[in-house]
Amino acid sequence: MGVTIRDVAKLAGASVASVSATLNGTKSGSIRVGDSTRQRIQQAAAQLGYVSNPIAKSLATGKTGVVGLMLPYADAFYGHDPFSMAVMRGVMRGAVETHRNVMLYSASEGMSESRIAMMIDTKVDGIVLVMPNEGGSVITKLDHRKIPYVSVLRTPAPGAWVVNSNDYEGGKLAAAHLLGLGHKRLLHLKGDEKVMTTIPRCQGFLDAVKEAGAAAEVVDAGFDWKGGRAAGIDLFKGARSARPTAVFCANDFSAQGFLMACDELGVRAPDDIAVVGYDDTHFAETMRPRLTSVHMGVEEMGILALETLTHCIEQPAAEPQQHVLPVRLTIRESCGASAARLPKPASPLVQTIHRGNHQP
Amino acid sequence: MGVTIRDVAKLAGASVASVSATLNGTKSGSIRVGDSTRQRIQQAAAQLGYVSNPIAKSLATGKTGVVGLMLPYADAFYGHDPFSMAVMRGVMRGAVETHRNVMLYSASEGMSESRIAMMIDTKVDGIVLVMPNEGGSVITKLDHRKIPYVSVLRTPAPGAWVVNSNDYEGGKLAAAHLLGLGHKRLLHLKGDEKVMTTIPRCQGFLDAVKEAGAAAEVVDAGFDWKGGRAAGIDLFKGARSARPTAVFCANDFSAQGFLMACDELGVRAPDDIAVVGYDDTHFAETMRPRLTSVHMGVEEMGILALETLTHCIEQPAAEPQQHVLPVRLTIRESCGASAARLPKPASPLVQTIHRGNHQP
DNA sequence: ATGAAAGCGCTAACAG
DNA sequence: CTGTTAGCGCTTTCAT
Repeated sequence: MGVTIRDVAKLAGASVASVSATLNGTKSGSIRVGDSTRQRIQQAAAQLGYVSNPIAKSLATGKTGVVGLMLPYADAFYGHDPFSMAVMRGVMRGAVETHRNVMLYSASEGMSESRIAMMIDTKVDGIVLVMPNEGGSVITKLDHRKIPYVSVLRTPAPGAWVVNSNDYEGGKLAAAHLLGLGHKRLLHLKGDEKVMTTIPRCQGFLDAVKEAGAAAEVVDAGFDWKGGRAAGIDLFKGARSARPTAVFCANDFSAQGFLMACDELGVRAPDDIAVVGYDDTHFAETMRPRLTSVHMGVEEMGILALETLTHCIEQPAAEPQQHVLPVRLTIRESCGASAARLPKPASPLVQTIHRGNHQP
Repeated sequence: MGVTIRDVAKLAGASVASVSATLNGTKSGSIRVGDSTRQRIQQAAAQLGYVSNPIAKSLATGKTGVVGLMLPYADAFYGHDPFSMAVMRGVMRGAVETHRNVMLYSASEGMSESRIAMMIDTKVDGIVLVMPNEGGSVITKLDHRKIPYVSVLRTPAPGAWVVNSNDYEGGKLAAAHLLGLGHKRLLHLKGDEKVMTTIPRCQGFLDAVKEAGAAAEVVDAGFDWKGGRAAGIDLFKGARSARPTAVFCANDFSAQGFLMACDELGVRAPDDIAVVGYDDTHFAETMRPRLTSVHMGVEEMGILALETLTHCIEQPAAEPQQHVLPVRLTIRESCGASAARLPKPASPLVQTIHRGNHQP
């Protein structure tokens, strides 16, 4: 079907080795090609429309030039997890720059051993793993198969390559901001404990609040807007003596849900309650009020994960790198911090818009 | 490094052919393996921890079992395009079910020929192409290389396999809904014309409005919330005699931006203006008011694209399939259609929340 | 039913 | 500098 290296060699009157060397640059080979032969080879290749077969190359070299990206199935491919997507963007950006391709894997909790084996196989040089809440069996398999991998957002284990975000600091940052604004009673809408980031974030928050001598409350609300909304409704509907005046949400979705509840119940943020989210997703900017959120540079984590993986592939024996990226706070309107107050239109510019006749 | 089929054969006292047949099920081969040998082989394989090398298999068979998914770089990996992501989810779901892996490609407008060639090569059995606004050179390459592919959301060309959504009908549907609600002056926030869905959507909208004898206005606002917001501000800030009472937005982002503008300017939706979005993304539900949006089942398109690709791979000579999926309208609150009115809390349940002391 | 052997297309020594 | 050759690990006739 296809035209092979041999066809080119024949047409050019050269050897396959020379063709291989010219067309698919082998740097360190002992083969060097003269100008004239190179010319003939390139011409022959062009004439024949030769394209190298990467599979054959992989078989011969043992390298594929593709990296795997394993994402949690439920979140990334069934839900709308912005975190996984952001990591993916980072990995893709890195891959494009380094001329590699990426193979998308999806892992689910109940995946059979054979399914895992099927995916994991030798088709990739290494894998970026995004499994904040599961993946134990995948990791076992990877270790066993000696496939290089780096985990994103996973508790570091001895000998493992990881890139993490400083979750503890993130929780602390959120609390500090709120405390600095004068709040004395804080609430944390905590995420799912199965996700490894949940506990350090909560702990950082709690520690900061405690240090400041303020009061903290924690409720489990998960990671989606429904949980945040439910928590908000719970909070405001009952009669309470001392209600929190500020809330730190597990992520931006949760914050959005909480904000929805506020809106529905006539509670105004930031005037009545301050809220900070986590992840600083792009839609934090479109919320009303615009959401203050802990930023951890997820795409950068993806890029770094790919770089780290490269090291891990090239020097498997090297000391495993364990990165933990700093977090910062993106201040917008939802806490009422003055730096974030935007110039708002002085008053509605339009009083009434007449609407057409409506049918039932 | 790895244990090969030969090692297993030796240990089991069988031939490599038998091992190949037992371990990697070749249906139609002329090889059949007896029970006793099969037993020995399986035991030997288990004992040695044999894992098949898919690269070698691919070399021998010419098939890889992986499909490519090409997404527009700028939108999918640099921006936050929910459309690409939804297609990806669909493709992944299909791939998981059919036990295939997917290779992620990204295409950009200015990509060099050699970069394209590099990606496109024989590493995949076929490709799902998502390039609503570019990709001409990629397609040329694909055709030339005779790599099977199906395009999502692309104008059908003779001989091409495509899965599309009925954009014309989508525009019509939006208009019909608005007209049915009694609106007489409609506005369309049109997307970028480079995207192939833009024109049919606009045309369907215009045709429906014309048929109804109503008035339509069209402004270019692109696909992001900033464009929608700008258009909204433009619309409401000037003094105008006859302002549209309903607006059909190019997508949900645009609608969100428009809604933001309304909110900022004191224009209330749906009371003062009705708005419908396009794509029915998951966050349509979290907007205030909840957004009525044209739904085109993007994930289903992804799934269908993969199925179609399978056919295209297996029967390259067959008549190319050209699917166009129906659209429907998801009615929520943003147009004030009565069916969508949700029970709202009768009145704010909380009057005032006291906030802590704030520092400057 | 099973074994032997010929590739799949490319790389990488190893000789010249 | 360049040609020859032996694999990479698996599939697949073709005999037996």
